[in-house]
Amino acid sequence: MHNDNGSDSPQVAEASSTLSAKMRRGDLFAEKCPSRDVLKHVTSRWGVLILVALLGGTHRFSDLRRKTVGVSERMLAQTLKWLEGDGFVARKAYPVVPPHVEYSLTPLGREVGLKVQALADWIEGNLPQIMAAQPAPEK
Amino acid sequence: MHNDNGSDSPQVAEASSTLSAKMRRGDLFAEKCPSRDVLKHVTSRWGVLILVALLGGTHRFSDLRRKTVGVSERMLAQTLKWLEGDGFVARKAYPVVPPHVEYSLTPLGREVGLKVQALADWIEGNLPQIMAAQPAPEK
DNA sequence: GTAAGTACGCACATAAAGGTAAGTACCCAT
DNA sequence: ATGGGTACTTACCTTTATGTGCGTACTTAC
Repeated sequence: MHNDNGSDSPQVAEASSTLSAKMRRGDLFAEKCPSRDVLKHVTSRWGVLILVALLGGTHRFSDLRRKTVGVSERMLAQTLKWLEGDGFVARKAYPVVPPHVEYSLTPLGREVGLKVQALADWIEGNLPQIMAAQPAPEK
Repeated sequence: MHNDNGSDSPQVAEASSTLSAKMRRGDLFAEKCPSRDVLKHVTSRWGVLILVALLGGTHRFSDLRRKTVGVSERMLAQTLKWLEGDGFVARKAYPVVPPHVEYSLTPLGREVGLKVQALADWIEGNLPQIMAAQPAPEK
């Protein structure tokens, strides 16, 4: 996908020069910016559900699996890894014999979780209006 | 995908009985709820960009195409249709000879747009912290 | 008159996301 | 000792999303 990013235009702001105060965030329209990936993780099919579920407290892997109806183990593990990698989810594994792992939100995770939930809530709340706008629900 | 939705559990709340006050919104954990699709459209790869772009005012098709660097005509048209179908974008076509179409946000669209932008902004603003959390940026 | 721009639609192809099934290592209840 | 639960991983396959390129109908610019 030929992203002719010709000159080395900064995607995320030089992380060690003028950082602190201004911190230019080159996202949205900059394809290579890592924040795009973060957004992807957070708004992924199961990411939203997991974040919201965890807003309700610590959960074990299988608890999440049961609560998030329809998710496969593969995707649950994958999504949790993404969120963990982004620093939103904290994983605590107990070295007991039948595996026991607990997942919870980090302070940062709680923040995004709330934002995501806010968006989801807005959509839910305005669904009737949205549906009313168009009789033919384009798939 | 055997969604054993056994009994007819409401996905979106009966839109004409206990509506007004309570309005049960059966989203998030209800796979069949249309709000899932809306979320998908809104958080899609180009949906976010388009909404943000339109927050800046009315745009023509090719204006959007140029502004949203990297989008293909196909996807731009597709995403605009989704958003139009959801009642977020208003399409106005002038019956002139070289096609002239203008896209803008509806009041509803402006609201979601702001929510989406809020999430995106949060992520952008906290990217340094997010990146700092994990040295290995899981793809 | 030849090229380019406009706003798409259509068909084909690939990439990415997601699902399915099975395996692992070990424990507890029956 | 057989089955089920726990927390995953890996290999394989399907679905969905997105990209590429071409065609249109007509006009203005060169």
